[in-house]
Amino acid sequence: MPVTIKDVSNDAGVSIKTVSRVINNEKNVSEKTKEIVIQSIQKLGFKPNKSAQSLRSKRSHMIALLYNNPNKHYLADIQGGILKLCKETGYNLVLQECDYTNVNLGSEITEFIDDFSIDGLIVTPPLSDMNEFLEHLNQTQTEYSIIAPSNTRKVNSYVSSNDYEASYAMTKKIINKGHLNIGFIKGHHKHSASQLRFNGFTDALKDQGMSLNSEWVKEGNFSFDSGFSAGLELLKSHNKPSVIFASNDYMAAGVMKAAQMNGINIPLDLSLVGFDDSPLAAQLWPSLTTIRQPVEDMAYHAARLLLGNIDGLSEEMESKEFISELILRESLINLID
Amino acid sequence: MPVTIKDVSNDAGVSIKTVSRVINNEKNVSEKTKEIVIQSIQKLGFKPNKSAQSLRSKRSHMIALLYNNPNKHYLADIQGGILKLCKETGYNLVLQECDYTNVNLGSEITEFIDDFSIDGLIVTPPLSDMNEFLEHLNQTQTEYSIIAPSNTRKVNSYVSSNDYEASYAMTKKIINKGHLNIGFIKGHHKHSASQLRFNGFTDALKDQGMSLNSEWVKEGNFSFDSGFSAGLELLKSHNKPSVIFASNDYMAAGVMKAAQMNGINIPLDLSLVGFDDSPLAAQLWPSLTTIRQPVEDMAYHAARLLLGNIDGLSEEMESKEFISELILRESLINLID
DNA sequence: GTAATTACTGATATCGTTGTCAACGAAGCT
DNA sequence: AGCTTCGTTGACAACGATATCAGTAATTAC
Repeated sequence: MPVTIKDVSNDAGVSIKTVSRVINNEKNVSEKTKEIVIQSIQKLGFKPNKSAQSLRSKRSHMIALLYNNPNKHYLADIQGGILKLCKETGYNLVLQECDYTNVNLGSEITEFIDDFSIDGLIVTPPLSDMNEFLEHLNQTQTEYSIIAPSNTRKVNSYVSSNDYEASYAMTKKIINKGHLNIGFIKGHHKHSASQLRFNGFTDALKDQGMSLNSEWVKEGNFSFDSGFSAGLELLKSHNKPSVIFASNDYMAAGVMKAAQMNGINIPLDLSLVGFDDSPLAAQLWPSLTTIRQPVEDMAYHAARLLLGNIDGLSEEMESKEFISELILRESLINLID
Repeated sequence: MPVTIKDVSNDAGVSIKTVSRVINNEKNVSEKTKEIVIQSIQKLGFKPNKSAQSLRSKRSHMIALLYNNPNKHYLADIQGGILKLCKETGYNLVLQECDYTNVNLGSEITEFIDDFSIDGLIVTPPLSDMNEFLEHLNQTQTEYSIIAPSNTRKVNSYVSSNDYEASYAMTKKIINKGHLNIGFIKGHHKHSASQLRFNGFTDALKDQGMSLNSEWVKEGNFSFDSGFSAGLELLKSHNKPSVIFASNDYMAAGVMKAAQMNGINIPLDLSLVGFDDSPLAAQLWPSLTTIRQPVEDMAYHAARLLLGNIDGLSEEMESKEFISELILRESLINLID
């Protein structure tokens, strides 16, 4: 019933191979015949059958998102960015949740790719920092691009954010507001962002001539609960910080709850700073000072990088670092008049 | 390079058609040859090529999720439930964001299905209530299952939740705690759940001999901001309700912020009730009394229904209504000793 | 014991593309 | 003019499965 390449070739009076050439933008087709074929394609409303293309050419026009991240907003933004490009290009996105502790991850993904002829992968944190996994992808000649890897040297296509610089800048901002006693909650140690954000913090302290009080540094895992626990610990001591800088907004929200339960007023008794500008940050009261990353844009760019690799587009895409933005809200107050 | 059905047929000493029969669990294969073929399949590690299967049989082993819903947690849960079944069955999920105001939605989806040989659709609110769209799916013989439609009569395969009963029960609970002045914030009017939740509320009021104060009923759209606005309106009047029942947690969170900004203590001055048990509900302080729906289970079941239809499984799956659970937390207090 | 039915099996066509390779005419080179 | 090169084109095989249909053996019917 549906119109095939053969119908087009009959209508245009050329061979099916010539039609195929036109479809795939191959060279060595005269402008004249190309024009005729395009006319026929439009007239008949021909659309190539993807299964047949995939069978013959081993390309499916599908890319997969690999993730193992409980942060649903983050994932939704990532998906949104990729889907935007998919809409533009006719590709499709399939989801693949992975377990980063799985020792067979590499071979399972390879199998998945073979089964569905997946054209390429977009790899998100924390998978983006698993070197042996990335190495496996290289060896199996898998196309991929990476979002926010810590080590960008080995990787061809990636997008990253300036976590270090943003954290540094925010820390400086905090100090400039007169805060001397600063607590910090680190993120999940498997995420490269955790280290970058912490390093930005400590380096800014050092550069401002302040020393790190290790009692005021706790390690969370980016979850609300871990922030809540860390908050309780930080706030139970007599010697409390005047501000807590959490490595993401969920943990900051956890601290806020811990403070409120203990009658500690935010921001009068304790200032609070998060990271990511999750929707939550604006919804809390007081609203959260935080750092915004253009996650959706990053994902869009990562997808472009990937499709660029796959299609070997003339316009070479480049890996890119995206700039974060400090969002100043109510939860951070000025201690200086 | 990869092993094909032909390799298996050679190894097993049977025709490729017989191998195909075994793969597809067709009848009329003797136990003995079936055994031999299975041996060979396992020995060679054969896995059927999906593109070839798809080309010949018009089935892709891919299902699509249709959505147009800004609630990312909800979507993530839906995805999680579907992906769970996909893992079990070897199907794959592709995402398709739709615009429910798009007049060409039907034909665009049909085209999408044809292009990628999508085997079936899972339709989520608010698309699940667009009758003309569902009618289009019926006419084009598209397999689909629906999550939470309002009108279950016309639809073969659906999962629903008992929004009405849950809302009724929660309202009764609120009244039993001594609240006489109850405000309500409705959800997006395009979602069937909005009406069901409101009807449960009003019917419970009526059955308890209380009358509805229409000044205390506002309409939101399920977003935090709409809840915030509605909250400001409800709280500015002299005659304030003692409790506000919002049709979802985001709107309840909006009310909470509006209250806190106006120095209204929750729950002492104002009780608050949400709906959905979003992660947010437990993270707020005070934590939110709400209603939990097994969204992930519902999505899992919807996917099973769909695959049941597609594969014509012997075990007929049935549409099902899922039961919600009242979650009582700090934001709702007892006014009676 | 023969005919009719049933259970099983396989040769081959088929799905709708892309890949290979040969053929052809026009142009360039000596 | 003769030989190579190049751009253009098409006939046909190939991808790896499923579908059709005919054939054989085993079972049942009479």
